[in-house]
Amino acid sequence: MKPRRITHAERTKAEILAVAVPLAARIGLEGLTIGRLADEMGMSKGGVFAHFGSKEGLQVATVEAAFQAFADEVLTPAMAAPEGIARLRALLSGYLDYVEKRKDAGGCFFTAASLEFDDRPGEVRERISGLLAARTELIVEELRKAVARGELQGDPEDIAFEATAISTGANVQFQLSKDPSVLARARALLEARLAAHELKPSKRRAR
Amino acid sequence: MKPRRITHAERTKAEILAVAVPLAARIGLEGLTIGRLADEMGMSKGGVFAHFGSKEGLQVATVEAAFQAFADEVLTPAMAAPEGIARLRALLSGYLDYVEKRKDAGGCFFTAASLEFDDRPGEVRERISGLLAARTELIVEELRKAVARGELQGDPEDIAFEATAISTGANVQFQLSKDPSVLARARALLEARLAAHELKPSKRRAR
DNA sequence: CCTACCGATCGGTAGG
DNA sequence: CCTACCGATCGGTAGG
Repeated sequence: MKPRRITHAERTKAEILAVAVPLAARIGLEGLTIGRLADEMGMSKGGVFAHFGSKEGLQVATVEAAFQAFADEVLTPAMAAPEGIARLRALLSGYLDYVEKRKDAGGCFFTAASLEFDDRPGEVRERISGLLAARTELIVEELRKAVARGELQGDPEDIAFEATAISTGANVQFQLSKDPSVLARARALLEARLAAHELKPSKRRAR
Repeated sequence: MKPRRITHAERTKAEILAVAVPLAARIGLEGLTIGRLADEMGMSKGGVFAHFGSKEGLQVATVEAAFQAFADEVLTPAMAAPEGIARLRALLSGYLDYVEKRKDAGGCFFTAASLEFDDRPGEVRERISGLLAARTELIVEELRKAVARGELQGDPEDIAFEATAISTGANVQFQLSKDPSVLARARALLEARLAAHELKPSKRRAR
């Protein structure tokens, strides 16, 4: 990868996507029309269109930009925490922080996109599915490490399902109700469930 | 309420809604256009439109018809179970059965509708919100009874959040992956969590 | 319940 | 990146 000059076109494209991501989270990837995006950018429809080649191209690029934002805001900082249970806590609480921050911006981009495209085969669905799987795999991997380190006991995939389902369910309820007690309950519950799976240091065995 | 003759118009409206509910679950309440509905019914646009007066009217009627179906399929049968923990189990497993049955039909209508309308104020959002709250209240009420009867311990609202979040999270993951192991994990987890909150008969106190 | 229509907007194309 | 345009479809109206 040679560092390359960022062209003017690339910068414009990035600016369009910075508008498209929160817009799509609010009104959906299908509701995200080229005309509306052009209006909000003060550009012509043709100008916006040219960067993506098709509506589907715009949608795929928006999904990827949304994941980049999620990775920068949640995944990368969490990976800086010590591996095992500490990193796990960072991944889970980071997600809820991400949801809370987007209270009036559609909440979790991927939950909304997932439900919108779960019955529409195509490139957009594949990307959403792949990126969500990558995030789940990160959690499962960290659970495996925590089990291997003797910090936790239980089946990593079961615990990952529990944690992600609670997180996603909290996002859905919070988006509709805007009630902060939903997130408070989710945080307390995730913490309690992690504690329940945790092995007391006295019981840990060396490996 | 006098029993009244069902008019021809009412029957047609019910037939339209029987098509509209699964269609909206798949493609969304916004994607549910009058023209497409007319095509699938073999009717004219004007003919369909006349029954609802506006797009919003169609959406509200569709939400209500979807809830009626959910009540008939899940809530009413569950209310036939003995009150307390048995009824609770029926409510929760009934929801997952409802989700499983709609694998290729958009899954839970209300999860999809909730995420689509959570940022769009109006009548549609209000109905979705009200009906989901009614369902949650049914679960909380049953938890209160179970606690009062000495079957369970814990905070009814906390346990209701846990159960509904797991259920909703399972629906979201199942719709995208179509992987039956998601529902199997959800059933096992809900059962385990209920068992964890359960009081052994030997420990139950009379009230 | 139909036909016939309205203005607006959709995704996309052509040519520059 | 723009203007100018295409056919299709949108929600909705009028008149019957």
